[in-house]
Amino acid sequence: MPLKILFFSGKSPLGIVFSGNKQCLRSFCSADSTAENMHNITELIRNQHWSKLRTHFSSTSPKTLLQQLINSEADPDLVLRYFNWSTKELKLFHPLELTCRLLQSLAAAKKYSKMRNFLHRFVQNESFHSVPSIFHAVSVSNDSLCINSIIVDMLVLAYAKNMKHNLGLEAFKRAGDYGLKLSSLSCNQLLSLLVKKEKFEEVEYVYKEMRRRRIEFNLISFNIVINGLCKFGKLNKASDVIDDMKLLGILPNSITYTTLIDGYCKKGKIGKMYKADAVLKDMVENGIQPNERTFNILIDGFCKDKNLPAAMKVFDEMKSHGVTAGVVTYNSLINGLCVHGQLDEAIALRDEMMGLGLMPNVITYNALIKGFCEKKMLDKARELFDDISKQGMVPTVITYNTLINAYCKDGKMEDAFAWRDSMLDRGVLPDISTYNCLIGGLCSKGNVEEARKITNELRNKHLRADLVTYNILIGALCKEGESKNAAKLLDEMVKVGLSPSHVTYNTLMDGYCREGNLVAALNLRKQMEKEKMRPNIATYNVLIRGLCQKGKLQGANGLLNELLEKGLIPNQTTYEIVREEMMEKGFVPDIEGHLYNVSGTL
DNA sequence: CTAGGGTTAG
Repeated sequence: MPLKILFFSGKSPLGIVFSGNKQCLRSFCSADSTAENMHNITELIRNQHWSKLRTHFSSTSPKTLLQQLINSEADPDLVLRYFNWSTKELKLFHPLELTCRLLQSLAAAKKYSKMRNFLHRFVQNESFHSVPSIFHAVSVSNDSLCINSIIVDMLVLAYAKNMKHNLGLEAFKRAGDYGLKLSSLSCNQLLSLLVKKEKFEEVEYVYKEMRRRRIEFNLISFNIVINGLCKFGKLNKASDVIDDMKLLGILPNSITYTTLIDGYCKKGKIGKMYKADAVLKDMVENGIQPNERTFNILIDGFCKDKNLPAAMKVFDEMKSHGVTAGVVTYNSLINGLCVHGQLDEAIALRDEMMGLGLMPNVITYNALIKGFCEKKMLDKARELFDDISKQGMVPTVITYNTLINAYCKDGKMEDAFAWRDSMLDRGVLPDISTYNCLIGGLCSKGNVEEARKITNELRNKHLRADLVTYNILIGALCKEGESKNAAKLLDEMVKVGLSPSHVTYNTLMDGYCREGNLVAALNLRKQMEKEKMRPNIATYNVLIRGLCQKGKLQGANGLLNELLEKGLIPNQTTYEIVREEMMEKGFVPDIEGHLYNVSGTL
């Protein structure tokens, strides 16, 4: 009998070994006893007596135990605790259906933040589950639309927060198929992610679906969509949306206007800064106060538009609005001044900010160093470099790259390599840009051999040649009259998974032209178009010059017409070629006066 | 939900 008892108790659902006859029978026959055993188990879980719990697994598998816990409608917090422990310590993956039932019991108990955390980890660790299988499991394990909506809504949110836009979108679609309602919070997160990933058709789809499904479209939703339209360059449409939302009674806030201003600054065409400025006026008229971000965007926009006076004007306007300038504000201005070579003014601004108790950061110094480097004032650049450490800051890889680039451009390769060594000493790791600077420096000294040697050693430094590296080397080989070898590098880069850019093709094409190999150049153009890359104005410049130098002025003229037909805009180089190569040889370009009108100088 | 500053090829 005892043997039998043990046998049976061993097979009993909870695997609890009972000492006495009576209890044994109860364990079989009575639900009470099962409940009592379940109680014991949950107490073990509650007190996290995991090693004691483990002793039960000899008779009941951990997976079965989960099933039993869920069937017994135990406290969902404890089931969750057991679930987490068993996945972590036992490396278990529980069936989807049980996972769903756990979520459903958490939802019924309104344990929402625990659900969110759970799903967050679920999509991170178990993203191998397909969205359809998850939806299937959710729907078969419970038929409460309300509870399932909560789960699915949080699933969409979890996907969005984990940057899984495809899964998020799929879950969004399925939710519609299953008639489950999503919250605007989750939809907004998804929209935002789609904007970030530049999936504009999908943004539009979600937007339309949200309206169709009557999901509330709030201020934040509008701000996200406006941002998407801006990033996509649809600025007029973005403006229209602002009018639309007003009509719906949703008033734009500072974020809405700031977003549109940024759109104009970065994606606007002609007169973009004028329009950006107009949005600011509009904003103020509508009673919305611009903040530091708003002004920073405008100031940087004007700086990038090479309109420093306008940038300074906005700077003053900012103060008159009672908005204080921050480090970013000063950095934008300092950078703008440096790019335009106004170094004294840049330094004066740095002093001004320090006087206000605003400490410049590494980025401030990087901008200043670059400014002095471009004026070949390397000693002054080095002084600024030393200031960084004196201020208790650490130069970044970009600081070093800026200096290394300057020394390379100045032909001082020993110094450049010394900088590389000193960055290693200070624990700042060189990146591929560092080596691109050095490789470029060696190439312009005609030391292509050494450049290639360094390129081949990149692997040992855990770095990989990138697009720029190849462009440098291809250019260098072409200059040496070794276009054939340059072409080999083109093949090589494709083989290692890099996509050649316009620069790549144009450089090699130029190399062929200089060797008088027009056939190869024109073939390369075909190859380029086969890779669905449209020749740009630089491509045409290279080919036109190549044809001219071969005396094929008629052919060059044909290309000139072609580029105009394609809507490409001739640049300074184009005009120089026409003037020097064609007109000086007494050839009059047959291009219906277009080029004459635009250039004015011909 | 909005931004902001820095490096390499031509």
